[in-house]
Amino acid sequence: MDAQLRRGVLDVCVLAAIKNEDSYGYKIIKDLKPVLELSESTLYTILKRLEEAKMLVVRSTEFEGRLRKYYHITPLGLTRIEEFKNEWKELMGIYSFIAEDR
Amino acid sequence: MDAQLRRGVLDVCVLAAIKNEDSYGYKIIKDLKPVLELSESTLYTILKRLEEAKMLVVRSTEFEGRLRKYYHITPLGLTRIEEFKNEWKELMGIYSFIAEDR
DNA sequence: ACGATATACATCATATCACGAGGTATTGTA
DNA sequence: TACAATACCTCGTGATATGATGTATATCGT
Repeated sequence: MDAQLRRGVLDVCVLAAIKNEDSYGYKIIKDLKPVLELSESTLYTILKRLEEAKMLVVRSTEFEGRLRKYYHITPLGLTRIEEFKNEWKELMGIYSFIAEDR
Repeated sequence: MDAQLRRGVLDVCVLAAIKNEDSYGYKIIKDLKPVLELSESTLYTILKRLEEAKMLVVRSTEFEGRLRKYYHITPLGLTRIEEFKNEWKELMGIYSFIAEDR
């Protein structure tokens, strides 16, 4: 997929991945794989940004000797998802313009 | 609309705006206004990039004493639009993932 | 007659961003 | 005992949209 188009959905995809259940980096990548492939460097960049934007909070735990950071969505994060749904409507209009035969 | 999301459609919108009829900068902005607002600096950056990518060709003319550069879409530009339609299908899958209640 | 607005182009600096390349460390498997 | 998988992280780079700014002419209202 086009790089620019990806960028438009990356953040929200990550939020959606932790929407119903707290999750951690490695798992998020696996869960998203069927929908959208993303590398670790990309994901951790996004997670950091979303944390700074207070759309999620982090909780560090230890699991079988390994560090695991669980990410939990905040109300602000949920709002972002709802916003995206509205933006999608706008996007549909744009798509019509592009795809219509004139 | 979210800045990132915009970026994903800007290029293709401009291509769509000249798809059926050659057009020039100022007119493209006006034509796109109901669908997507963009500034001159943004548009000219995009036009330059699309020209470098050989998705459009330019023809300079003089109209009522003013310079006018008409932009004409190439087969490559038309291909880009078709590509976008395919990417849109992929995007629909992503949207479902984001919007679905789980 | 004159100032404002519209038309029409262009460039530059800045901030944001995704991603590859690289790094650390442990556990499970062949 | 290698190697893959799990799990985290950082840095540099290239691409990008946009505001600010600049140039020049035509048209319109008062």
